[in-house]
Formats: sequence, C-alpha cells, structure tokens
Amino acid sequence: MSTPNRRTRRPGGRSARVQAAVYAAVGELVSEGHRDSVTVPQVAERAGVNPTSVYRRWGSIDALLSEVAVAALTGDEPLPDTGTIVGDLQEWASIIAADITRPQRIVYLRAMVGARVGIPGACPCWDVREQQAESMLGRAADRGETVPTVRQVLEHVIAPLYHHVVFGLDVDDDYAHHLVDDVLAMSVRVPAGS
Amino acid sequence: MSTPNRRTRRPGGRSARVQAAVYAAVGELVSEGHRDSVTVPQVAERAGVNPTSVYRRWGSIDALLSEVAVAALTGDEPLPDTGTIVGDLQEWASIIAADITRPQRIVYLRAMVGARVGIPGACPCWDVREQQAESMLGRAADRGETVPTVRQVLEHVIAPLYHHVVFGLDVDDDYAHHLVDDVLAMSVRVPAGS
DNA sequence: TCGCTAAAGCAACGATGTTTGCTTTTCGGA
DNA sequence: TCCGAAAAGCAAACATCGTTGCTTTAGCGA
Repeated sequence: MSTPNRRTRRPGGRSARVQAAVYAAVGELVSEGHRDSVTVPQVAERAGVNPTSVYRRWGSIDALLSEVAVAALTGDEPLPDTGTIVGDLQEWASIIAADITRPQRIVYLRAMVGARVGIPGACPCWDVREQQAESMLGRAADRGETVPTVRQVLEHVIAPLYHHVVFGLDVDDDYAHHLVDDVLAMSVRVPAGS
Repeated sequence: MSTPNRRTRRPGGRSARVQAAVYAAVGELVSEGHRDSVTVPQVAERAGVNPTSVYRRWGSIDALLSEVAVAALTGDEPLPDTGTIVGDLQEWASIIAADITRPQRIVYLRAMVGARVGIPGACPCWDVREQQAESMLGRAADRGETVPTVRQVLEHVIAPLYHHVVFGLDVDDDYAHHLVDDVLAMSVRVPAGS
C-alpha cells in the first residue's frame, strides 16, 4: 500500500506552516480572553491564513478548538516524587488544580465539552492522567505502601477536579488535598486476620 | 422603595404566557434531539413568539438554555429508601446515572457548562443533590450505620458521574455502583483498639 | 528536473443570526 | 375607568458565518 494515512499525505512545508500558524492563533486568541466567540474567520485572520483552508481542514471551530485543546491539555508536567504516595498524590493534585483553573485551560475544557458531541471514546487527556497515576502508584507499591487502584485515583481525584472546574465551582489546594485523603482512605482495609 | 426587583415588574398575563411558551419550546426542541444548533429564531418560532422578545429578555441562546436547564435538572425524583445505606446509595446512583445519560439531559448539561462563564457560585442542581444525600445519610446514621460524609458522597459519586457524562465517557449501572462501593470504603476504618 | 496532485488562496453567494428604531399591545396602579 | 410604562411585535438593516467552484501554489515522487 502506498496510500498514506490521509492527514499525513503531505506533511511538508506549507501544510505544516499553516497548521502551526493556526494553532498559534488559537492559542493567542484563547489566551487573550476572547473566551467565547472564537470563530473560524478570526482564527484565520490572526494566522494569516484563508478561512477556507481552516474550514476544509478542520470543518468547524469546535473541532479545531478541541484538537488544540488536547495538545494543550496533555503537555506533561514533571511527575512529583516525594518518597510517599501521600506526598506524590497531593503534589500531583495541587499541580493539576493550579493548571486547570487557569482561564485559558477553562476555555479549552469548555471547548472539549462542547465538541464532544457524537465523539465516542475517551480523549487522550485521560490517558495521560492514567499513565501518571500508574507510574506513581507503581512506585509506591514497589516500596510496599498500601495504595488505591488507578481507577480509584482517576474517579475520585481527577474526575472531581475537572467537574468542579467545568461547572464553575471552587477549586483550591485544600480541596485537592481532601480528595487525596479520601482516596487513600479507600485503600485502608481491616487486615483479614486482625 | 417602590422599585420592584426587575424581572418581577410585570409578571402578569402576557409576560408569563411568553415565558411559558418559550420554556416549552426549548423543552420540545431539546427533546426532539436537535442536540446542537438550538437557535433563538427556532425557539421563537416554535413558541409563536417574536425572536426579538427572546433576545431582549434572555440575551442569548446559552442564557436561555441554562435557565431552562436548571429548572429541568432540579426536578426531583423520589428518594430511594431500601433500609440500608448501601442500597439507598446504589439505587440513587443508578437513578441519577440513568437520568443524566438521556440525550436531552446531556444537552442541558452542555448548555450549563457553556453558559457558566463569569457566573460564580454554585447552581441549584448541586443543592438538590446535597439535600438528597443529607437525607439518606441522616436516616442511615439514625439507624446506627457507619456512613460517609455528605461532602464525600457529592465529591465521589455525584462529581464523577457528571464528569463522565459531560466528557462523553461511559456511564452505566456498574460504574455507578463502583463509585458507591468506593465511597463506602472511605467510612470503614480500622477500629482504634483492634 | 518535471509533472502530478494535495492543499491553500480567492471571490462571490446564500443563509442565518443579531441588532435597532419604532409601533402596538396590555398589565397594573391611581 | 383611565393613564403611564413595560414588554411584545414588526420590519428592515446589519453583520457574519459557512459553502462552493475555480485558480494558483508548492510538496514530493518519478
């Protein structure tokens, strides 16, 4: 088969340049607080690109926004490594909380929610979080600590954090740490023979 | 002061009729699966009302949708009363899961997320859930059961459920029950002297 | 280097959403 | 019953978005 996967058929110079310009333009507009009403023509003008090109490549502003969003939201920060699972999870939760409460992130999250119509399946964001959780929990388990499952961490730390941000509820360090305390409480069980 | 609170200045006949018609129209359109693209002119036509009236009263389709959403999302179902906290929470979680995964609800939730720009503070939805949780936990505590806190139930059952729906992840009974199991595990502690 | 073709650019059009100034209706108090 | 004013209706202008047919540019393989 010499049929490249579409979308990779001509990745060279100009296409790449247009994509970069468009991505940058979206980033700028979002950062400038044009929170809502980021439109295709706006992005195109800022990028110095013809609107038609954007329409043909991405189809709609939502698709574009959510593509950029995924890229922006999965830029990985260094993982904490404090020596204990409590420390790791609390620092991790704090970092995430601080990150996703930034105005630009909120715009992206909103865009993701708006665009997730008829797009089944998970988005890469959660995969990243899952890998991070796996990594920290794995290390802790190796140290002999009692740890919750990856699923529990995702459902009871990550999900509530994003829920709060998306619905405009308060999110701060205290809140994040509470979540971690809760999830750690889940993994403390009465030993069978005690 | 004879300055009524605005929005209540002339609640009589016609205004009320227009509001009712518009609310009904939004409900119909959303129910019919016009998932996206519910526009002001559409709503106005269906309601037999002039678009201008809608624009002047609500300003935008998002504001209108989220106003209707709050009304729709806080309609309370009867609370389960199975005799145990496990049973109550599991049934409750199932009911909520079934409710918010209906296509119309998703539209409303999306609208809430979209409209929650610059509207600080909680929306009435969470208040309802909080009261429901309080009620069930209170009954269980009276029976002498060990129960999690209201906050824990909200953060670790409600929040993940809504998170999943809003981001298009799977939600079913199993998932809901898992959450309940987890939150109950939080309240099980090793007795001090064991 | 040449040629094929994917992708970008251009321009014009059609459709819709939104705003605005003005008129008409009708609520609610005097 | 009458009057002032709030809210609804109407119509037309306005702004923008999104689409489409065609042309032009420029990767990339032969």
